[in-house]
Amino acid sequence: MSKSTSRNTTIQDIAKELNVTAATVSRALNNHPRISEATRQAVAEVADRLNYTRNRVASSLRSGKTNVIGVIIPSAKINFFGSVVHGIETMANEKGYNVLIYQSNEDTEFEKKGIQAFLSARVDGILASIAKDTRDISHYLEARDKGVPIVFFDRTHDDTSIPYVVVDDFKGGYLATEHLINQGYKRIAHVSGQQHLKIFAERLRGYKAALKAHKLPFEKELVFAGNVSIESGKEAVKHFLGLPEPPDAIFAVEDFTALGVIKELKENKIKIPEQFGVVGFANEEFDEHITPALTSVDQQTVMMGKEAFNLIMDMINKKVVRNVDNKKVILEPLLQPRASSQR
Amino acid sequence: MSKSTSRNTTIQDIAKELNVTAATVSRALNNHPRISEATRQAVAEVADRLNYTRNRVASSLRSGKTNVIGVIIPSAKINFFGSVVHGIETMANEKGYNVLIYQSNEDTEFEKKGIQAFLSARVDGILASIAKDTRDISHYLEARDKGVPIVFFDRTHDDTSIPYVVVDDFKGGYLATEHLINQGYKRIAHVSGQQHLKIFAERLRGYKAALKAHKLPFEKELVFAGNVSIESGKEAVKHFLGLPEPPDAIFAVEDFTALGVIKELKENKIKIPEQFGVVGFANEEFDEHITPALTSVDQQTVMMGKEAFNLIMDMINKKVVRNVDNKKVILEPLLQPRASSQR
DNA sequence: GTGAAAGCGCTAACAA
DNA sequence: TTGTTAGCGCTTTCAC
Repeated sequence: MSKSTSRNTTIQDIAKELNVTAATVSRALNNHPRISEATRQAVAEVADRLNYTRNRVASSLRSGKTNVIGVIIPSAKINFFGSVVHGIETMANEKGYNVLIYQSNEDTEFEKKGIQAFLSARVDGILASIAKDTRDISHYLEARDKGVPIVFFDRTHDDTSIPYVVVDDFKGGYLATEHLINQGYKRIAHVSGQQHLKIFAERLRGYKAALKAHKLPFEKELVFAGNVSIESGKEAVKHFLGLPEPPDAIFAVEDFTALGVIKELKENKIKIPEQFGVVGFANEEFDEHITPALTSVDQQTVMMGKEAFNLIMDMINKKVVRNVDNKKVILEPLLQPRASSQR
Repeated sequence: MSKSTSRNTTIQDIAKELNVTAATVSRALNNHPRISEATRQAVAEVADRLNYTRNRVASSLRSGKTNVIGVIIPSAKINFFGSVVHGIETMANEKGYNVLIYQSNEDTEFEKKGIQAFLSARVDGILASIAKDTRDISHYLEARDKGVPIVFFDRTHDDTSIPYVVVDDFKGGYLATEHLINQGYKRIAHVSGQQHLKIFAERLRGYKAALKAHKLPFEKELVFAGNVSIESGKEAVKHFLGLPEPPDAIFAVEDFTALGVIKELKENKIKIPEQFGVVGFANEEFDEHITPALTSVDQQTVMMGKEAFNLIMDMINKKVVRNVDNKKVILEPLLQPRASSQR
């Protein structure tokens, strides 16, 4: 491979060509209000001819602004986060920001390293979805205390001083359950997720509320404590079918659990949706490809990314880092009715 | 939200505390070979106490190296690319690099903007998967001529001056077809993708080669020209079943096409894998969740990201931008046998 | 509307 | 082993 050559053109080079100073060139390039149209055009012409590319490193150093946003996600391999990043990056492009990515691998230590890397890079703001087992968020708070605004998305924290964007899990659970009720199912069960995670607890709460609103009794034995896996969906069905009065529908806390539910019901030759209704949560890609297609609750991932970006932009522009006016965005979950629950 | 405060600690601050110069502090922090262990430790201690974070913007400006890699992908929402980014980012973390993301949205104009943004940011290298309809890659070549090394992955280009990482599509097609032959299927058909895209043409070539190697005749009517969609899989089956001598197995150019094939076969009450074998390509997440689970060819996406990163690191370290020694990485495709083809 | 001068924070060449 | 000096390329007062 051959050596690289050439030195980049600077505003000095342009200045010399036009017999003006670098300051003037800088102003012209940045559309400073008090610059003559003539010089602006002359500068643009020469810049173009010399193939000038602004050195953002230098301008960042001088101005104290990098126009870079750092994003911490558990993993880029997870669909959900790829989708959110898509939303973030789309907005960033529009606003002239660059996006740095860092993966925590669900590990608090990596999270710390990521924040450190972002602080070194002097990012203008940080968007983060915290690792599953991160309880102590002091590393985030330290970054904030150094003046870097932070916004959480999806995986948030009780600390209210940090703005966040989430989907309304309570409402999602409510909608899913109500949908089953409206479809005429009479005994609706729930396969839950780990209750120490707020999102799962909220979905259960939504389930209960929907039952109550429709004057259906809440029965403890119709809630199976799962762990967000295909396996727990299967086990739940085994458990439910053993009950003296089994349910005729299940709202599963997320789609993989729902998948397990469907697999086990089919194993038992139970017809979906005729004899049994199933609803999941997350609107995973496979939902529409399995048989029967799975009704689910969409979490508006792309919108989540866009809203998170808007929040951080707001903080950057207002030069604030603490969420004193208690900003947050709660997105509406969207029910996606498919074959598994419609009869 | 409250105002931010404080100014960041600099090496000057540390220098003052210790009555040394900034240069010494810099050397100590960078583990310069000729620095005394005593000062190194003293510096480390004070840096820690003053909560120092190195300003990479400043060091980048001075050293001409940013330790940032730019990555251009069509969309972060697409699984495949999320997975590759995972590989890239994992390696980058390890090597102390940061990763900038830019989405082209399959649009050459966005691609140009992304490259421009990366040039401005003075990234040390660019990894890119080119947009589908990008034929002219002069924008990439210009960046390279400005001294920025470039590596393509997956979506490559005939221009041999740019190193690339791809999976061996020919071999993938060969393996998929051979697998069906080994499972005892006698008449194996193929649903192809757009032949102007090299990856799809290669898979067809692999299909033909496997037939030949096993002394099976290649029959034109057993290749259906699809367009990479569920629909084209369905249409292909309709076509094939209308033949005087229909096939008993299909190698589909990718998984969504295979999904359509399966759907249509089930529609026709044809038993998979007993009466009919199906193999796809890409190893999509849904493969193992549909019924029957779909045999597919894995493209080693994470490895692709890692290898791409290694290639660019190599170029950066050797300070070369042209691929004169014709570097490339061809990854081995991995057959993932599942229910749809095993009898 | 433009120029002059200073400096963001760091590193690297040259001295000592 | 450490200090001195200079400067990366840009923006931003303060002049005029």
